[in-house]
Amino acid sequence: MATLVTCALPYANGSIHLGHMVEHVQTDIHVRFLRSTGEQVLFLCADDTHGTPIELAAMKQGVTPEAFIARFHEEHQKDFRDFDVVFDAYHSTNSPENKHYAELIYGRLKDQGFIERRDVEQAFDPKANRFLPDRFIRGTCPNCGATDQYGDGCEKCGATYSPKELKDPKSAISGEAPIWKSSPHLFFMLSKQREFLKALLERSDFVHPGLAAQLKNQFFEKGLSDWDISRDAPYFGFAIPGEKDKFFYVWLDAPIGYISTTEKWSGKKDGALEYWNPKSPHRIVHCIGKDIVYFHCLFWPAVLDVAGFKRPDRVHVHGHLTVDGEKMSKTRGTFINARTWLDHLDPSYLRFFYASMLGPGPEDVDLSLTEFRQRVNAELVNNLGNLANRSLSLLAHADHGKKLAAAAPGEGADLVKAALARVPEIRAAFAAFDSRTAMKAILEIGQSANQFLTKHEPWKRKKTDLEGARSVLSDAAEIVYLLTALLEPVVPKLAAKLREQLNAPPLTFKQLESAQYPLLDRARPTGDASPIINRLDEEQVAKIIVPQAPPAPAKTATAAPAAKPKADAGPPPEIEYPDFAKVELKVGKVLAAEKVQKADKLLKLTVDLGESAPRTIVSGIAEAYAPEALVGRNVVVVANLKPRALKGIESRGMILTAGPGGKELTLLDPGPRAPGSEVK
RNA sequence: GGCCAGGUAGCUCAACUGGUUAGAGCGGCGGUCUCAUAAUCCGCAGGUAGUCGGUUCAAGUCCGACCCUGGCCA
Repeated sequence: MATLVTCALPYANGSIHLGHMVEHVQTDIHVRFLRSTGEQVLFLCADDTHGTPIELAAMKQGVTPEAFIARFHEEHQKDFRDFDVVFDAYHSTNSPENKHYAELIYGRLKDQGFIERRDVEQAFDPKANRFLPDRFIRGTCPNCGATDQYGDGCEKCGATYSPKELKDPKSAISGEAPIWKSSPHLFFMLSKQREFLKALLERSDFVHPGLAAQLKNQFFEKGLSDWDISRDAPYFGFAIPGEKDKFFYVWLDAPIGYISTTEKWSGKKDGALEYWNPKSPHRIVHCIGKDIVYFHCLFWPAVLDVAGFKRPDRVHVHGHLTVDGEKMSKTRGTFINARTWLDHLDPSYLRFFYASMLGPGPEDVDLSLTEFRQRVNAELVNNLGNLANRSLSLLAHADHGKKLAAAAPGEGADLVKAALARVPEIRAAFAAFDSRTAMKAILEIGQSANQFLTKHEPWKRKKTDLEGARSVLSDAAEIVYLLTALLEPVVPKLAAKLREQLNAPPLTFKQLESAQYPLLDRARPTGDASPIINRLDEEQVAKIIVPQAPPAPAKTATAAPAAKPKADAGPPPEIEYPDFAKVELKVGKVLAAEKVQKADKLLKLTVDLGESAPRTIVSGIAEAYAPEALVGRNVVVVANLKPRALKGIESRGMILTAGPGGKELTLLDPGPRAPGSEVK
């Protein structure tokens, strides 16, 4: 029996970013772990290539959709590979295999009486001569009046509505007002699969129980709606057999990519069926983000079941990534590309950090850059990396000459046995996608070995008892060897380096099932020792934050004049979090205040910012505040503003106020916080 | 609005089916070693458990209400 594991298929209209990497790293860790236990695993992924967004993006660039997606096909694979995410096959949904299975599955759905034809009225762009998906209609929110909102919901007030309700609708493609037009569509009768899905969601091993409950409440209570699987031309996708100008909706053929990639991997006609036939003995596990749960837990299994294919055994769902607490958003561009990371930092850092953060559930993970750096340094480099380096470099030293001591009972043997006793819990954690718990146990093993070394001081002991010192170091090396097996799923490159320094063969979870002390062949000499990975400093980590240029403002063909009158200027462009983070805001306490000579508006303030000496700040608030009213009160100060002279007085900072100016000003009040407190 | 998940030390998380003074890692502070990537090791500080009410001999753990956060609503 084998396990077929998939990651969600990245959409071929953009680069891989750290959000994708959460899933791919977590899944790769799981796959490597399974392999280490001796399981047969097939790890597959592909590019998701169809649909309107890609078609339009290609059109905009003046290239064919095929050429457009081809660029990302290479790039995606390289990004994953460079993060040590290794697939058995990486294919594309725009492939002959996918076309074959999409047509086969559709044909079976039709034969089984699960396809129904219904007229659908949709927005139609008369200028572009095409139907418009909801997201390509912009207009005014009927609920709150916000302008330039999507056709399906308002980003301002959160209301959801149908595009017909949108006021003053415009096509995002041509800018033209859409008309309403009816067209026949094909529906998959999901409602007929109600009992099948209900039974599936009641299985505790199919999907996270909280998500199953959510699906049941949301979709079953209201009644399952049938699913529109066709789109009208023009559309980048597969033409529906027997229909004119109709194409499969991208979400029908995207998951079929799992099957066609299996076929591609097998290298033979119908090779996928060994895995996907309903009686297949193999396990199918999909790893996905929580945003696409219902596709994978409702439509997909329902379609597979009707079409006579095996449904997935398990859908593992992870949360989304935030960076420093901020949500990643493609449209806002607040994401870090995988390649940006690779340009500046070793992928092992990210793999380690994700592994130590990720649990089995669908909760979000936050990549706090400070926490990231501190934990990587403390846990990966100081605890584990340095354990290896301190013990192996001593062994490599001339005194010991890379020779290990013969194994003997004692504290060192007990240390190794205690560590081996923890393997089952680590194994269980990895098996449950709970790498966080696994990492915790692994770090405790590392710590126990560091304690052991500190206690027995082999660097001192060698002066009086060389063999005793060698024995201590050899047992520490046992732990390092054990760590190569335990860490291999998470940081395979580092595990390989350690094995090389130990001059030892690969060690797997499978071998650990029956392993006994000693693990190392004590007759074999060790190799040369060197640090496996370096500590990170702040500057290094800061490099992955690349503030992006604001998105091009031109949204439609109606090009705006280059120099807009100022009155017409909209709100300032959105900024990246790092831009905001550059502003150092602090609580300041006003110690003294006086009017500046020959200036109506200026006050000279002496402000305590919790630094060694108070600062002088000149502020234009004299019309609103009398100097004596300010002494003793707390204000919010921009602390890292470049010093500037006002009326000959150097002002080092700026006091924040609200209001238009003059007498209409209010000082921001940070409340009773200590001077120097951070304001965020 | 409906539903789902979660709210425990500065941060990330534990604590079996309710039962001793709520634990750990990171960070902070202090000390120690000096083999090692100024790493290790030892110690200290820090929590009115979102709020209120209820059940119980006993609640972080059960019940109810409310508040907040995140998510989903094809």
